[in-house]
Amino acid sequence: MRSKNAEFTNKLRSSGLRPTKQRLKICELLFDKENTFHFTINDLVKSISKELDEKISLATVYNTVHAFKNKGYLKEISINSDKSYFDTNTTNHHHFFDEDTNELIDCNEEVIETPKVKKNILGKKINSIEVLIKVATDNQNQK
Amino acid sequence: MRSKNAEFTNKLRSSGLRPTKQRLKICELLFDKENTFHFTINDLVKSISKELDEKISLATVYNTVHAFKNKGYLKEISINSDKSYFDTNTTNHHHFFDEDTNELIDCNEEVIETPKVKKNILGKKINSIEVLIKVATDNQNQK
DNA sequence: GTGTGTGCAAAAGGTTTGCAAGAAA
DNA sequence: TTTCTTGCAAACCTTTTGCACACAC
Repeated sequence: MRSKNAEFTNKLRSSGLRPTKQRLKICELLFDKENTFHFTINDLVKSISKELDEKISLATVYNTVHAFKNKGYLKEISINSDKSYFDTNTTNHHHFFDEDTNELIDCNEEVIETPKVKKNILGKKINSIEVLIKVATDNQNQK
Repeated sequence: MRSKNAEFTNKLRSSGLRPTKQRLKICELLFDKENTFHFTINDLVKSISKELDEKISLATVYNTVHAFKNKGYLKEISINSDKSYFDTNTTNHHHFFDEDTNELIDCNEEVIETPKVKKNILGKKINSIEVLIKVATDNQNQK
């Protein structure tokens, strides 16, 4: 096994999560990639059953993803959808959502700047500012 | 019945929707109000059973809300939530989402400006730009 | 040994669907 | 009469829950 494993073990331990076999496997699938990406629980379950010998129960997958989200290792993306989308890119950025394909596309600060909030709600702190740009085929130009 | 009814009838007819009793009732509940507001399907069902003598079936409520959304009479708000939120305010504006109470609060252009998109996805047109600001109690200041 | 984490199946909750009956055009 | 709409119940899908067993420390 590669040294990444020790890294993940530390990461988990340092945030108070026990480095179980299941959590380490999910770390590999999520964080040992060239690029960040978006996924749903269902996507993750499929890639688990494709890439691993033993399965991980659905409840554990949900548990783990929520734990990772709470620790800040994943971001949940606000889309109005029947299912939840997660993002392994936890830096400040926004999204295009292609309504034709249901595809989420990253949108960096050069394309859209995080807007400035001029007034906040009294006594509350801002946890996140998310911009979602919904796009679809331009029928005007199509024919 | 008030003259609003004729107005709603025209509105529906002009967009190719038959002005049925159910749709007119839902129009009244949604569009015959002093202020715009946010609601879930469940909220709407509750206000139907509270304010009307006869009930409207759940399937019809879903049908109608989706039809109204498709015709642009309602906006669906992108929140990652177990349920869908709709907005009778179809003008350009954004939202605060209070994570303590699950409450949605309108946020006008004076508080947050719609960000400018510098590059778009090729061949697609922008349907909407939504900003969602998630807030919660500021524990720092609490004690 | 203690306290967490996992797995399983059942349950929950929101939304969609199929189809027969009813209403609008 | 033709087409659209409604109502009902069942089905669907994602997510949550309860509890016994297993694992990490």
